Amino acid sequence: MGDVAKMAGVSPATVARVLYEPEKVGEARRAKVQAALDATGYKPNVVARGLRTSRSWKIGLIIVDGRLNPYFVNLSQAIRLEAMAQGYTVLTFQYGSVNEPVADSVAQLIQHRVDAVIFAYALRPEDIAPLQAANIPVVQVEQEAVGGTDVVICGPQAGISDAVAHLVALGHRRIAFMGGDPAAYLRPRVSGQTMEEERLSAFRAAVAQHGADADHSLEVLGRYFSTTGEDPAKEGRVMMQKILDMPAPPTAILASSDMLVAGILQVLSARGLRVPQDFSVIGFDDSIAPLLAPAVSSIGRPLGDVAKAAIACVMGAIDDSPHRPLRHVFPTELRLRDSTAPLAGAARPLSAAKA
Amino acid sequence: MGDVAKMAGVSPATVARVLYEPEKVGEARRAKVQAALDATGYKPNVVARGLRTSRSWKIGLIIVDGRLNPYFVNLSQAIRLEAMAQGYTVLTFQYGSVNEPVADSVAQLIQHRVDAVIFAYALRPEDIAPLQAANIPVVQVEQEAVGGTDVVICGPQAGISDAVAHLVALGHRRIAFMGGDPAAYLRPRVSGQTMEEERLSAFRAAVAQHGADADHSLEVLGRYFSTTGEDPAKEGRVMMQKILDMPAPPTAILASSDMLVAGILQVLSARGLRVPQDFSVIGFDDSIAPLLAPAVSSIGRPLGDVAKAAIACVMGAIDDSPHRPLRHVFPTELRLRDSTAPLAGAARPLSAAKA
DNA sequence: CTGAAAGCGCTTACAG
DNA sequence: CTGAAAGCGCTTACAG
Repeated sequence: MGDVAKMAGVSPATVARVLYEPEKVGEARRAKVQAALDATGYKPNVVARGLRTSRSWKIGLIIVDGRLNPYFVNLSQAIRLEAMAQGYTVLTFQYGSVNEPVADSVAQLIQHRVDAVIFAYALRPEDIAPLQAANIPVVQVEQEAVGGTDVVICGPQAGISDAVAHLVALGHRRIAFMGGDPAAYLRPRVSGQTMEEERLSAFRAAVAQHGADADHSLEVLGRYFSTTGEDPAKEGRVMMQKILDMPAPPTAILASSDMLVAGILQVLSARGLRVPQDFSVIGFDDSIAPLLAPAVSSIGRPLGDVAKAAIACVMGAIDDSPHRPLRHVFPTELRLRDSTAPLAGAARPLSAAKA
Repeated sequence: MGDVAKMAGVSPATVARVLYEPEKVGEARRAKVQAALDATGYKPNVVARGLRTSRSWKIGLIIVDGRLNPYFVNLSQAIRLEAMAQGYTVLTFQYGSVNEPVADSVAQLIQHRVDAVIFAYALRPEDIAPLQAANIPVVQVEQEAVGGTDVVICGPQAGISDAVAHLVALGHRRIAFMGGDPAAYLRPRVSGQTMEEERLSAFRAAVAQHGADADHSLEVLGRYFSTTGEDPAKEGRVMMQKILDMPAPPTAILASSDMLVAGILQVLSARGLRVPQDFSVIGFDDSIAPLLAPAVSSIGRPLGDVAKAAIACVMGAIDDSPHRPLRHVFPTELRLRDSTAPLAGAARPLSAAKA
């Protein structure tokens, strides 16, 4: 910056003004400075700038490790993209799915003086205490684990209802649900229902509404994905074995994550059951669904909107100090592919669905 | 820091010394300062520290978007983990697979005064010119697109040879190869062969060595994965259609990425061919292989070693200014799962393999 | 062993 | 409209 100032024959202050409030600089000097700027290709040191203005233009992101569930890669990219569009750089820290101590990451983010932290992770109240002490705003995405912060989540109801309706229209009545086990995810109850309760009750409501069999034995609960990464399809495989070994097995399934679907398809294929001819499958997250054979229908989220809302929360929280928590809830939607078909042997399934 | 100094009744300089060279501080004061440190929970502002020492402890990573190919998530995580273990924070920028202008990212990394930049991306010489001008070391991982920088790559030979040997031992003779098309990846020739040439010639050498059919019509070349993200299994599907429509189709295939395998399995399943009974498949990257049905054998890389080497290069380049380019080449390895089986109809395949 | 001082690169009231 | 000066939070020769 000194070089630029010298080259243009002005003070560093004037260079800074040309950079950030050019209208306050006289025409002649402005042109000179601009020329020097172009000639040197000078770019301000954002670190020094951040030190001076106490705005780092960095935000922290604490999120589930994308190797465990590629959905979180999609989410993280969406957030990163929107953050960059708004001029922010993102510092990402990744963790297994639950109960890991994120204190180290939080400490690092504070040391880096990030302007805000986004959690897409099952955090605990004590995890964000240091952030609150340092007056750094927190936004929760995807999960709502503590109260008092901005929240951006997606309601599973629309997607689940459409999925069940779709299966019923194809003639299916015995529809299994593979969901999250509240006992595996000890979530504090922040607002009404936990994510696991919300999805299960959305499923039950859809079953009732669309006329599928209301048989709770078809609900199998566990983890959404492996937390170790070795044998990542295992959770779904184990649960699917159990389901197919039932006395009266279902003809279709709605799983709470695409990772579970990976295991489901492995079991079906190993038992010689074809998808969708012999069994219909719908996933959740719309992550690896298009990569499976056949490509799997899945319930997706509007991640672009989610990311936009999250960054908007971040910027709002940075700007106005007295800030009451915002809450955005986006709908999920069913994205159809090739993993569902009319119930084998069902005569005229569409009319049956109306019966 | 001022607070801590005041609380301990010393100068800020002494606090800094307790933090970074405690042996130079007298016992009594050191204890006092330590007490104040603990009491306040003070953490130094790494931004200010970086400004003063001109060491940001940040490194940039420019890598292929993990949504396009989850392999790059694995690679990026491995690098991030090792970087963090060495005290570095990672700034990641992600791109489609080729020919995108990374200049923006490079400019941002320079503005953030990163200590080094790792490329896992097909960069072009002009992309790193600004970095070299700013005296920021560059390390290339996975790809070697320009000369003169440290390089950490994996040789495909071991994995490919083992894969072909494995298939031949199962009785397969007509083994297809789905590889990268040199025309799709216009790589400058930096050292000997491009990645595409290297893999293809490794395949041919293995075919010759282990006694499979040397039929070049079984080699189909294209892209490793979709660069748009929509219909991510399409590349493999299209190529696999072509392969199965050959007059004398193969009985097994080695694909150059797991993403291609996703499409391969979709085609096989759509045509009613079972894996591995009717067709054997081996992938490359060991990324989504364990998620497919059946779990697919794949050629993997020692990503932990790769990451360690990359960060070692980074640290070496930061420390000694006169630095001659290092070059690390790690071997690939075949990781067996459930996607290969003896050739159907082949009597005693193992002895046949020896014939 | 310790503190006062200078300075990393920038921004911004303040005075003119 | 412009420059000199102070200061963001830290580190480190320098002098004692």
